[in-house]
Amino acid sequence: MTVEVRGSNILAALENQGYRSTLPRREIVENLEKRNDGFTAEDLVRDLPHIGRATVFRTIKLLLESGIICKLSLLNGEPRYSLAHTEHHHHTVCVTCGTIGEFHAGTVERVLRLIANEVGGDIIGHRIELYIRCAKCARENRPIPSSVLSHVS
Amino acid sequence: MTVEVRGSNILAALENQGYRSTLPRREIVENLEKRNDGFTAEDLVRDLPHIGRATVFRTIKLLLESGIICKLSLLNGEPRYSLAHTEHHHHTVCVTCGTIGEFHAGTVERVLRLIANEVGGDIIGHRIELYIRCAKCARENRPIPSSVLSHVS
DNA sequence: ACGTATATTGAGACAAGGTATCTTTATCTC
DNA sequence: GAGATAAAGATACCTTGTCTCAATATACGT
Repeated sequence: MTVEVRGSNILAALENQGYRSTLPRREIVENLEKRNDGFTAEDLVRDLPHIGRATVFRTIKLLLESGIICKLSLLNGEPRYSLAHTEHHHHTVCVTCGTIGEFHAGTVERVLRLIANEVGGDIIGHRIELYIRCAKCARENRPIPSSVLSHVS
Repeated sequence: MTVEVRGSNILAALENQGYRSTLPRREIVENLEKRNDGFTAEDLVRDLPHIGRATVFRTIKLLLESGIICKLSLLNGEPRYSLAHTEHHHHTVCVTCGTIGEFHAGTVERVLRLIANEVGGDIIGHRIELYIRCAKCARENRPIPSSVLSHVS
């Protein structure tokens, strides 16, 4: 047994689930660990041109199902992936710079539970995305792209 | 400026916004008024084969921007459209039968406002989807498709 | 360390959902 | 009814993925 020096618990997590530790997976994990913003699948494809497109998507799917990354959508519906830092959470997305944050609010979950009760159904899951202009963008007075505004509910 | 979305006023609403009342638009509006479940763009394309695909998508976009319909996504990310019955609302989606409901909860909005405050940003918008198994499906003991469960956060 | 079963990869075709372009047609306004 | 122009239709194209299938790499037993 070789000792994995790069302390990536992500790979360990995958291995624990019975997946093989392959070079492409290691590279993809290493790559996305360096990001703290949201990223697209194409970002990875571009960054790792020697890895097949299908493999990138397969690995993303694996990481999604293991809860290691999460998928969210911008206001216009474009997909983004982001490393999961906490167990259960939702996302803030800055519509100006694209920075993604996490939050958790018990109150919200409680209210959703009430609503499910009212309509008489069982909760299977939920999705919450909070689109903001982050403090940094506000400070720098960066304008909100007009393309964004047509998507505001 | 609020948009009246009830019944045949949809076309009037579009006209008030300066859009022409064309045959394809009338047919599309008429078609989606008959639906009370979520629908896909392909549903419309299939139902109205004499109307061009691009026109269907263009009209959907128009109706979205006018707030007459809304777009939401199933747990697996598949898009669905649905007639908007109330001003501002969110959706319950039955993962078993696909029925879409609307709800509004001031509490949730309040909490989101608090969260935006905490991270120091301005709210631009938000998206909430509540995935349920509806009362009817529960009563009929309809099973939750296994494909759904892999998408539960 | 070696061979083997099999999980995984890469390449490329395919699919869904949607947009862009460009020419023709329909609407609105006068 | 005529003319300006918004909208439609056809079709090519784009993005985000998925599927297939042969070739390869990995893990495992010995």
